[in-house]
Amino acid sequence: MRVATWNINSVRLRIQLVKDLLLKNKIDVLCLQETKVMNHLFPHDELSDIFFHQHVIGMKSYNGVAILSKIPFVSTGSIDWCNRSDARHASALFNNGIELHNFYVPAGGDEPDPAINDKFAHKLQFIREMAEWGKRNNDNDAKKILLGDLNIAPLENDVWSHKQLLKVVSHTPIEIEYLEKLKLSQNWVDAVRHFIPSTEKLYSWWSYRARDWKKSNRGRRLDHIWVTPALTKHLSSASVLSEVRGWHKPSDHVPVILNIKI
DNA sequence: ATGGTCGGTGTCCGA
Repeated sequence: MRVATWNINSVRLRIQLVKDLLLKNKIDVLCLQETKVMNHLFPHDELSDIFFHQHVIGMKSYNGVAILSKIPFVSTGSIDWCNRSDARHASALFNNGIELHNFYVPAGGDEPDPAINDKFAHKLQFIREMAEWGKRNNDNDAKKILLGDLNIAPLENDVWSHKQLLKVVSHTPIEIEYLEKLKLSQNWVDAVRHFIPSTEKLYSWWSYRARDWKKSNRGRRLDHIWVTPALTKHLSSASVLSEVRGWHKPSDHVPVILNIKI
């Protein structure tokens, strides 16, 4: 079972990039974030040859997530976080027993102080609610996947400069602490770092603002795939498709793929 | 130290 997560930054604008990804990579479950489209305008038909099963949670202009699958759903869902219906979560239980949660965590704005920046306060509250949800639903034997754009790069080698990003939203100690609490809530395992050691720089996002993203290489690893301990022994490989950042009219995020023997 | 670029409900706001 090959599972991928990709912040697509408008699925309608980049539908051809999604098709190109699928031509080059065998993917069974593709999870998208920032689809930026209402459900009735989602390009279902463009992908229905490959993904017969589609669970889409969208809104106008902002956010939006989707789970596109070759594997049938037993059930699907979506949770509202922070009392907002803002299309940041979609879940699916597959007929192979795996439960998947696709998240688009708030970016958090520029100022890393919840007292003066409502967006940062929202981000922290969102992660806190995820951790509470994790604790409520903890089941050591369950086969679960949590993935998506978590908008936090937790490790020193998840950013181009640990020191220079300590006060930059996405790599501040408070966010990393909250993310760690979320991780502990269900003993989640970072499936990508399971294969790519933390001593190695690894990014899934490069800003549009760089003159040359590849040359400056000031990236961050904001996109993650986590699994519960029951799934860890089934993992076979993980990859980050950094070359996708160099495609024509790219998203600022690239796909992250996990291969599971199931 | 600053400003740089995307996308969409487009001459602003969120990322």
